[in-house]
Amino acid sequence: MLKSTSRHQQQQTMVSLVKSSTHKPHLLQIQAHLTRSCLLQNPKFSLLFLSSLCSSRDLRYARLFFSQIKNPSSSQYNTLIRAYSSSNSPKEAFFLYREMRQKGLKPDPISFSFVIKSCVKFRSVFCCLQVHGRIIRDGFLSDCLLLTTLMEFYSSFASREDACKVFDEMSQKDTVAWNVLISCYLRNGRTRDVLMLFDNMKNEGVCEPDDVTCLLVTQACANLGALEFGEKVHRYIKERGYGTARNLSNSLISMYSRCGCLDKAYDVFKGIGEKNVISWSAMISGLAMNGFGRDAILAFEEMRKTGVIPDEQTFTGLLSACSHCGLVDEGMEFLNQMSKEFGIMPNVHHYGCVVDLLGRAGLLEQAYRVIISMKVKPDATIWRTLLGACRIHGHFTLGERVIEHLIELKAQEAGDYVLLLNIYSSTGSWEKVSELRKFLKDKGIQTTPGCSSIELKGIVHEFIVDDVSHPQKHEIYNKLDEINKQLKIAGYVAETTSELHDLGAEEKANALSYHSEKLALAFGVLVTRPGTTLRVTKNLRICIDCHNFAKFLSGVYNRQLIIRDRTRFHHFRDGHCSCNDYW
DNA sequence: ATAGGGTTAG
Repeated sequence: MLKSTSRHQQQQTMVSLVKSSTHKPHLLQIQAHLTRSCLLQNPKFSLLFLSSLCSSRDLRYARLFFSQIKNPSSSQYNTLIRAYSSSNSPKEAFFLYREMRQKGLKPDPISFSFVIKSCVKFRSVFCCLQVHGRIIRDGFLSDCLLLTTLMEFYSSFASREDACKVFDEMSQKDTVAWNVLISCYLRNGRTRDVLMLFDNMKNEGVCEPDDVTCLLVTQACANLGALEFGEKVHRYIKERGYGTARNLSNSLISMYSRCGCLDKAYDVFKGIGEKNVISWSAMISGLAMNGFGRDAILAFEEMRKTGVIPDEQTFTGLLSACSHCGLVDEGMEFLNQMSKEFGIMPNVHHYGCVVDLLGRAGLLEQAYRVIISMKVKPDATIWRTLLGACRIHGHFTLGERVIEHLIELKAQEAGDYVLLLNIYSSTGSWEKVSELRKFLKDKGIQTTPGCSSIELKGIVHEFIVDDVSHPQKHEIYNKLDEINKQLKIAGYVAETTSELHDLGAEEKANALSYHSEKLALAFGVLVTRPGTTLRVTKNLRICIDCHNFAKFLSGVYNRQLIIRDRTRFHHFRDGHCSCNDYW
């Protein structure tokens, strides 16, 4: 009796020893000992040992040990599969899976989960589909977690529809499943549906949204500029007691900033007990995008004082602050500082800000030289930024050169040609305009329609150019006519020569009067009380005519207007815009 | 004495 107890104790010691060892030489010693005491013949013990080997970084040794096992159990396969699925040779996991199937061993749902994850990692849709088929045949379709993994696979590189299909077929949907669905929608740009899903979750009452849901929905609100909905989510966050979660607060800062609501962003920021680099960067970017470049720089200095170390994205925010406010010297100084003082090499986004900064300041050649001489490969976006600057300054020879670069990257988009068209028309080069128009027509190049959204009472209304789909279209168009008349009295003159948005529109003047942002603004004026701030989000750049229109509208109708376009915020008040001049 | 799954901030 006494003897067996001490043996039991010895074995206990071995168990804890094996469990706590991840160091390879140690494990080798232990293995020798285990072999001597015949403990490795015990399948449970050898499984334990295998899992210890797997948690040491060297999987090759685990593999070697595994290959010496005569008839590995499915648990032993599972352990190794799991290890490979998170290693940098995830294919091995799939091979092991096939091997065990060939031996007639049946993987359990958890191993399936790991196998799917591995296939996602080595990006084989084929393998994933194969495994999915197997999962169906093995009858694991009631496993919510496993199906969630499958959804994640479909949403990550197959199709959104398939992910939805898996979701619909789930008998039990828990919050994580909803979250995966939401994150799938978010990735696919179905932002408005995300808001709907949030409401569904709450109303159906089956699944309470959790902190991750809130995080995702907040991002959706930020993308849409849906302030009211965002505030609703914020209230929900507080109700549920997530108010102190830093990741949520950081996301809220970004959401409020991107809705043009800086004071609220700042309130959230102030409320964070321990601000990390993400909190600071979110605030800095928020200040930057809303046109408070100097304050963004002050915030950066403040951040340094508190000892938080800036990272890549902090500098992206800072440099964009400089570009939005025309702080050329400061921007160039930060570009130097980031690598010299903080060892952060500028990436394409950093250079992008610098190109924007120099370009807007009219230093086009210098901007071009930055792109040519930078160490990273220029992407389409950075060329497009320079093209935007060419439009501002009516520089068409450089504009043509930039288009060449875009073509070389095979990244030229309809919008780029539209920019070039605008450059030509602003410089009065009408021959080139018609030439390019013909080219686009022949090639069948379609432009992205301008799309603006405005949120009222938590509902996001979207408008496209010449939109006729809105139920209140007649009232909206009447209102727009009325506004046009009022603004003309105040001195507004429609600018019909320098901007072309829509290639399909034959009548330029006509096309201008129905730009989506005007429709959204007219709708806002129509359905809100006098004095209500209107917030419009636009997918493309706002054109100069709509910008003028908004300026006059803010004065004549005494409204504060906040228009967010592809590049920045424009705050209009009393007939003026926060950006001194239009850009 | 027996490994162990899914979503997530700027």
